[in-house]
Amino acid sequence: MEAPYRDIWFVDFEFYQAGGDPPSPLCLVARELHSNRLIRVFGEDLLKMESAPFPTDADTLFVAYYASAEIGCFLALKWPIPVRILDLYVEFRNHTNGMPLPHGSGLLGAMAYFGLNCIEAVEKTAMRDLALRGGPYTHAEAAALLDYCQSDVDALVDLLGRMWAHIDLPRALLRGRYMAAAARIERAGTPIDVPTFARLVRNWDAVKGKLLGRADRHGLWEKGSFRAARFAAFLEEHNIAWPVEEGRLKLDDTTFRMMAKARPEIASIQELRHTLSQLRLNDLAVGADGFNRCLLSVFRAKTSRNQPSNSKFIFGPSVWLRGLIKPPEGFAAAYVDYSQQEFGIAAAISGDVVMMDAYASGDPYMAFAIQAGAVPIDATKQSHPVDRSRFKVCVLAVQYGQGEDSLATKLGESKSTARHLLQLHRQTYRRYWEWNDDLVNSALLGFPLRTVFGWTLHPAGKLNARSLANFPSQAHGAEILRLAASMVTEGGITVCAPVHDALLVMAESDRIDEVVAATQALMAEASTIVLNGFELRSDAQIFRHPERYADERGVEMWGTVMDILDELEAGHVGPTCIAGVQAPVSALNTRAISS
DNA sequence: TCTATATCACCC
DNA sequence: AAACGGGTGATATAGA
Repeated sequence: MEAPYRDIWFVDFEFYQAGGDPPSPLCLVARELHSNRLIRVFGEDLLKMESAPFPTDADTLFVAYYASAEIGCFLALKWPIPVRILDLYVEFRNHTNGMPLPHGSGLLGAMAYFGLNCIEAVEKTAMRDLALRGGPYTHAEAAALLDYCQSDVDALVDLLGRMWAHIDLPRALLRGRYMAAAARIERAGTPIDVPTFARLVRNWDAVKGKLLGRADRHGLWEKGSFRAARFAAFLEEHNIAWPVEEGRLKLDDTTFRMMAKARPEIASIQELRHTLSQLRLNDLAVGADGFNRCLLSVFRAKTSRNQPSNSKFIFGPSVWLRGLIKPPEGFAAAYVDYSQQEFGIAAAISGDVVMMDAYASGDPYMAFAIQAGAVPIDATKQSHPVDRSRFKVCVLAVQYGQGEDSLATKLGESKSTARHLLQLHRQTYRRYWEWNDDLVNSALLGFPLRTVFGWTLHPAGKLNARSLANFPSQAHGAEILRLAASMVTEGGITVCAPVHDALLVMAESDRIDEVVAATQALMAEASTIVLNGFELRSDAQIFRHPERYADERGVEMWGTVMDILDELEAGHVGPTCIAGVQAPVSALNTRAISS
């Protein structure tokens, strides 16, 4: 293979990691392609090294599978990070994205896909268990771990041989660059108000019980769960005809809302169901230092978005729980998110200048209403709030390919009104629709969809036109945030978490304003690089210790829960506990994972 | 009693 | 046939 690199190093670490904590490297194996040179380092010898035992400069290609893990070990060891990173996990995801993969997208799955030999899954599991058990290790165990680590490195060499011809190196290196950013972010983590988190975990079931005690007037809940059978009896008793699907009561929020209109007693049940559904806090991964850390699962989604575990990641559960985000003393944090990101992206990549004008106006929704001729040219959010809201709902509907029926339901207006709004979108943004229709048709014919930086969807299986239509916006959104995260972390700014169209950054309180300004400037620059000069705006919400993050959608729920906590604790001297109810203490325990 | 599947709710 | 994109996860129910 021809590559403009003096050295090509294949690298793998085994490491120990307790839930919420950064990784602790156990051993390292590295092999160089041309010379076949092999390096094996175990335990203490690794910790003594001040830098990697191989070059990591711009003339060296660093190859790994899921490189954020390896870079995480570099960060733990305080080694300079490799300059050129090629991640075969990411390239395999890109090569097969959209296709069914019977063996998954792990290293073994990739080997199987290319018909290459490697170790068995059972052996990999055994070795993984050995790594997550943690030290100390016997000589035999250490040798086994090193041999296993080496088998992954050797597999990697074979894999690159097969994949090389498919790899678009400059763009692959851009993706690799993000793997380093992801490693920095995974290491930084999000600061959590640990005392409040502990109170919440300790009193979880008691809070739930209190809410139920207040509001479950008809005894529809049992052991904290809504019981459909009891609800059926309740309906029978009260002579209420309820929508049924396949012999079962429809219990979704929409049905409850609809039924609540006619039956006021249903409204209170619906409200309680809604409140309780937001009470989830099980496995949030909080490290010993009070920071929430978890695998970001980069490039996991078809659109290349990150897809971290919703239960481990503080941004996964309901927004009210973000009240747990609190910078430590002397620090401040900021949630910086792109404004109407998908609308701006759609405008830019379709080349629809009318749509671009709407974005540039600062209020795309109002601009749409004006451009469609539905309101006077000088209409504003203040003068025409109702129109703006309708056009906003229409824009969001278009982004997901919503039809007139669903849009009508969402707006609470007639089908013809919804149809008219969607027509106005088609008429106003002709270029966008022409471009999007062409693209969907070509994908339906089996041609791949590709972002400007090469993230690809290979249409396979049952195709969904709405999914294909949405792909470019979402995938370019992911490209933009990846580039922004790379630039911001490389600039030395602490990024706690990426959230699809947003970054949470942290800094000393007296530096936060300049850090936010720098972050916003880099995010704007990242958007212009991906969108060929078109710039996306961003908003920033800053909060300084002892303030906590407060998403307006969750403020009420946060207040309710905190009041109940105070109430519960006022009545008890010892630990709060309800007989027979197990508190989810697992949330405070540590668990181990490994490469 | 355990597991697979469907449903539902949450996030951007 | 369905008609709201990309996801994760909790829970209820059905089936072995």
